[in-house]
Amino acid sequence: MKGIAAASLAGSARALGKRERRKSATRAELIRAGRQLFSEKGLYEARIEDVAIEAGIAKGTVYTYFSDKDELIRAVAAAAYAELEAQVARSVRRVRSEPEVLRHAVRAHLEFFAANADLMRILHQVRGMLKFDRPEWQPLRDTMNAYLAALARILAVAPRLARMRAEDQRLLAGVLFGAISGVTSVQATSELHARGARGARALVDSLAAMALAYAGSAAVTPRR
Amino acid sequence: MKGIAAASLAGSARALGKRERRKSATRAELIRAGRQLFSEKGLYEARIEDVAIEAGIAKGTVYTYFSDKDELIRAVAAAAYAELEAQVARSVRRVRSEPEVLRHAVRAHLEFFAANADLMRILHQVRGMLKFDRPEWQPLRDTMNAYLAALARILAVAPRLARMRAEDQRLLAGVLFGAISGVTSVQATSELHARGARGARALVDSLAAMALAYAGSAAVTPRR
Amino acid sequence: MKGIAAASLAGSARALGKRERRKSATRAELIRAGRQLFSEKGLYEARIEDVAIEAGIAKGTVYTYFSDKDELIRAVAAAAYAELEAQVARSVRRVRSEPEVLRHAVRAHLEFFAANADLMRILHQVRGMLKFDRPEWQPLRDTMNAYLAALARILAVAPRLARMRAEDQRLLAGVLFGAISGVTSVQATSELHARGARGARALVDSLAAMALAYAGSAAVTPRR
Amino acid sequence: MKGIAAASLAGSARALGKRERRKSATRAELIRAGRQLFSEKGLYEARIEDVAIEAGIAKGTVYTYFSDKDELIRAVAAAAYAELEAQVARSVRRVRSEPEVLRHAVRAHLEFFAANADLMRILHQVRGMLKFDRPEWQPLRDTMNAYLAALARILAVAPRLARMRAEDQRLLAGVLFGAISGVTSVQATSELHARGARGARALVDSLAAMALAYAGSAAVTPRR
DNA sequence: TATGAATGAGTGTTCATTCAT
DNA sequence: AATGAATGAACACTCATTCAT
Repeated sequence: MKGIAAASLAGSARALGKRERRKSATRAELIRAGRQLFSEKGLYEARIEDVAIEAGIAKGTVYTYFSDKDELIRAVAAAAYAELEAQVARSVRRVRSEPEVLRHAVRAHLEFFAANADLMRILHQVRGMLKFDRPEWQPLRDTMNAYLAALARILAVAPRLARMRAEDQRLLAGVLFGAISGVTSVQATSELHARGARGARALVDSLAAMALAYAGSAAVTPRR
Repeated sequence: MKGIAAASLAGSARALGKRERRKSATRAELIRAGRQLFSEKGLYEARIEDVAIEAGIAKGTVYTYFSDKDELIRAVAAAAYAELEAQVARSVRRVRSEPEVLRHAVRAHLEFFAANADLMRILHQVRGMLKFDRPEWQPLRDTMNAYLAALARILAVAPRLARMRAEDQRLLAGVLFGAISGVTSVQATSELHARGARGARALVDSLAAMALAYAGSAAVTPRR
Repeated sequence: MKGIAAASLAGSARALGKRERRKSATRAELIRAGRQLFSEKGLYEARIEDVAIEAGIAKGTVYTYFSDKDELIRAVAAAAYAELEAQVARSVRRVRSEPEVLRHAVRAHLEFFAANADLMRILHQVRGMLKFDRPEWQPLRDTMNAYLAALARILAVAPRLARMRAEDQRLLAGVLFGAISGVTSVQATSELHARGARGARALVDSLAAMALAYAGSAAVTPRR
Repeated sequence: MKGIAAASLAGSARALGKRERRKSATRAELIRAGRQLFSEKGLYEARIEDVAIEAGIAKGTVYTYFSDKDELIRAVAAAAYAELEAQVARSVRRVRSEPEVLRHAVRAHLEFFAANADLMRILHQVRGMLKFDRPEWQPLRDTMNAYLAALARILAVAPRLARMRAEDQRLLAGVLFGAISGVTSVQATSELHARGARGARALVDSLAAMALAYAGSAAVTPRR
């Protein structure tokens, strides 16, 4: 009886809440399904209908949540960047020295791409599309630039990096992110895999060395 | 008599040669047009008919030279790798010390991608497709792996690198090529550009440092 | 309450039913349009788009109902055989003696092809394709064999025919159907037409005589 | 020396003769190749280029001998009818009685189609095309009608058949040819095959019975 | 809001035929 | 006469998106 009364009382409010929860659940489900299919088949080869089926809804319903396929791609990519950003941010929580920050950031990226090969594939393709100056991709370019800016802020926990010019910070973030993405992409494409813990560490070390070297030379710039 | 016979022979040979020369010229023209349109519009968006028009031939003629669109893409990518390989090989002709070899190789890649942004875009997209194990792309995967093997051989002019295990050499080549491709790709995608000679040198230095560090740790492996 | 519930149920059921009814109406319309165009232009020359236009729908919609052109052809042919079978079955409803059954079956076939020259043309072409062992045509071969089996069963209302071996029954059906199809086809192709009722009757008589003779010799076989 | 002198003397005449012989040899070779490919792949599916290759010449050369694909088809069909006519004519050389003439004609057709299944397939398809009143097929329709007329003349060695009206003779020829073609076609299409000599004889007997019956009823017509 | 049937622009590919050599 | 590269009309099929229910 209590349950029923409560249900009646909460009535419309809860119903709305439920509806909204369901709506956002469907949206999340679509992003998950998009992530799966985009990474399995490729951005172009993946069919909206297959994404809908995977998400358990009808084809037409996709357009209630996303205005078109591009917007779904953008949402998937934005989610990927958000996840990556969170993981990288977490990774530098306890370090402050420049070499340690760069090292942790590098390792976080590598671990993220290793654990989320699907997102690596998607972000690679997305970067490919961004190179064509089609205006409909500007939002995605913004997303990527926002990620680089966020990465720059994350790296700025190291005092010396914080003192770099903002542009140089973003440049460093771009170099770090680009190099890691590229190395990961080539290793995924060719049959080359660094073996075991030793190989992984070698990669982390050398990429961190690169970042450190780049930061070093950039850090000199402001002196001008 | 001999002279006449020879002339006749040469005649038909020359006639054949002419036809064949024109054929190979058309093929080259198609690869050029493909390169242009694939880089301008993207691998998918570029239409075969536009490539044909750009090459100054009829749509159907494309299929005299390439069995399908994929084969044209493959030819364009193979040509790109061949060009890159030649340029990198040239760049290390006069150096032998490990740091110099790596530095020259890095700079050659960066210069190549700066001068051939179109090929950079194409190779990026191609790498994107290669991550999906569609059998029709195996030849391209082979092309890329052949490039990495060739790069490994080029780097092996440095005695210490020559002594590395073959697999480590290829791993190093992959890391070098991947990092440079990734950095270049991110810089082309975002609006970030290292400014001027100083920025370029900073990039060369840090990527070379990375390669050196990676070679250093890999070189230790065989000792085991 | 029950009434209301029932009404609601029936409501949605009817709604569904409406959609499904329209779907099956469109399917029927496509088969009709296919029949018309395939018979007017030929199986190959008929364009899917024209079939769609004739059916009053868009080209793409055809593929909602049939996975490809072949499947539409199959559906048209299957419908033709079904119609023919029904007409032949009807024709022997009141007869049992072997000569009468064969005679009625022959006449039913001839009348069917006279009244449905379009289907005669289509079935002729289909038989032409079936001679090439392309696997995609196996379903149609099955359809034709099923028709011959059905015809054999129809003829088996005559007790003596019912006593024939199953294989001989089908053989008889094949001979009867083949001869009639062939005669009809040649008459449609050449400008030869048997004139009037007398000519028609002569044809029925002689084809029935053939079937009777064939059944007679086949009926002897089991004695062996 | 003699050889040379002879060659010189015969010179142009023999050269022309040779050339003409070669020309007609190539034409024959093309018809043979066309017959093979048309029967293997079908009239539509067979490619002119494949026919050329099979005939050992270049694609373009086909058009020196035939103005288009249709003309080659016509030539193949005409050759088939000529061969069939010769065989049927031969088969009735020693018989004169109506039943014997019909019986031999029937058997000759059946044997021809059994021995030349390829031509059976081709003639079936050709008949299919003839049903569409495309003017470019009129020559082929003429070819078929000419065959029926020839068959009528062949059958007219039987005095009673010779006394029939010309039109009825052709009608009989059409019925005989049509029924045999149809039966053969259905047996080739389905998996039905009359077994052995007994089956073959049953078929000959019943088709001959049909022809006899048809001739009988037609023969009465002139009395009018 | 959800559905899925309908839409139709878009494109890779084929192949009979032409024609310069 | 022979060749085979070039042509371009033709067409089946796809799939993102719309919209009536």
